[in-house]
Parts: sequence; structure tokens; C-alpha cells
Amino acid sequence: MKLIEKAYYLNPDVVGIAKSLLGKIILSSIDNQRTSGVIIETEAYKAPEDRASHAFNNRCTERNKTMFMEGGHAYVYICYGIHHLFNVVTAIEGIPHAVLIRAIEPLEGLESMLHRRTMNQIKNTITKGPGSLSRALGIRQDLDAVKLYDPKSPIQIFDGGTIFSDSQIGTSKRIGVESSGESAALPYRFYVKSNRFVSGTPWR
DNA sequence: AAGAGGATGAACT
DNA sequence: GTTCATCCTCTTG
Repeated sequence: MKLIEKAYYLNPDVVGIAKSLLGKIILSSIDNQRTSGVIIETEAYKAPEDRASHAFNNRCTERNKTMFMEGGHAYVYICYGIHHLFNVVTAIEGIPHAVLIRAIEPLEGLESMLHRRTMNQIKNTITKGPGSLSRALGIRQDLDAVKLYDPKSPIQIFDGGTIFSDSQIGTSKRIGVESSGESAALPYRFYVKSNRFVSGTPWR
């Protein structure tokens, strides 16, 4: 299990990174609780040309300025006033690429996750969906812009050696971006087939 | 200054 | 399948 270094995140191919993040491990050390899980669903957001991205057309605001930072930072924002969505910023500074983490399979810290989710037993909904996994891991919007490759960070991503073959990986259009014109159909969502923590409805 | 709406999830019918 | 909680950000006047 090896902490992923900064260079990994600087790759200009954000769609490739989204796919290669499947099988990697997110570790959070927040509020003195250690929780982790295997990434099993992601989506790429490739601004400036991607209408579904907050940074479409290079729009840079107070909320999304983290997307323009160098790859390897976390972009966390609040959606629908309730959910904290966790993204991995990629590419060099100035290129607003990001990967939304949509689901993980729980690994460590099950008790902490249950408590944060106010659940008393593990169900597949505990880390299914971007809002749910962030809640289970304790990721909040105040952790926006933390580095993911720094050993001292509250959120880190590791390579645990898991490799999924193409036949184990599903691809589809992204979820919840129907109003994004021609970008809505882009095959930028990747998930591990027949994993019970995968969210949403697959395409076709 | 005000209003619309969102990369969702949970609880319904 | 439908409804709604909940609030911040961005757009418009």
C-alpha cells in the first residue's frame, strides 16, 4: 500500500485518471477517526469544454477556484445545501479537470462510518453515492483544497495494488447532468461491475 | 436585493 | 416513480 505521488495527478488525461482510480484506496483521518475504502465508481469532469463541469468555459468563482489548482488537491463543495461532494483535482495548475468520487467499498473504520451515517448495521447504502461516501468518511467542505499526496493530510489516496480488468469495468454517461447539452452523453462514468456499493442506474 | 436552482439521498405512494 | 429537505452560489435587476 503506497501513497500516490503528486505526479500521478498531473496527467492531462482526466478520463484516464477517472478509470485508473478504480481500485485505489481513500483514507481519511478526521476527528481522530481513521476510515478508508476502495474507490469503485468515478466520473470525469473535463472543463473548459465540458458543460457539466462547474468550470465550463473556464468560469472561475470563489466556490470552484480549487479546480484550477495543481492536480492532487481535493475539491469539496456542497450540493443541494446538504451533501458534501468530494472530487480529485487533476492536471497542471490552470487546467480545471476533476474526478468526482461516486462510491467506495468500506475497508477500515466501519464503526466510525456507521456512527457518522447514523446507521446500526452495514448496508450497501452506507457509501453508495457521492454524498453518502463523503459523510461516511467525515469529509466536509472545510477540507476543500487539502493535498491528497501529503502524508500529513486528513485525506490521502493509496495504491493498494488492486487492478480491475476492462471486462470488470463498466462505462456510462454521467449521473445527474441531463441538462448539460451535448456534454450529457459523454461516457465519463466508470464503475466496477456487480459491486454492491455502485450507485445510480447504469446506461443501457 | 432577490430569486432560481443544483455533479443528491431518503422516504414516500 | 414522486416529493422534498436545505442552503449556498451565481445571475439578474
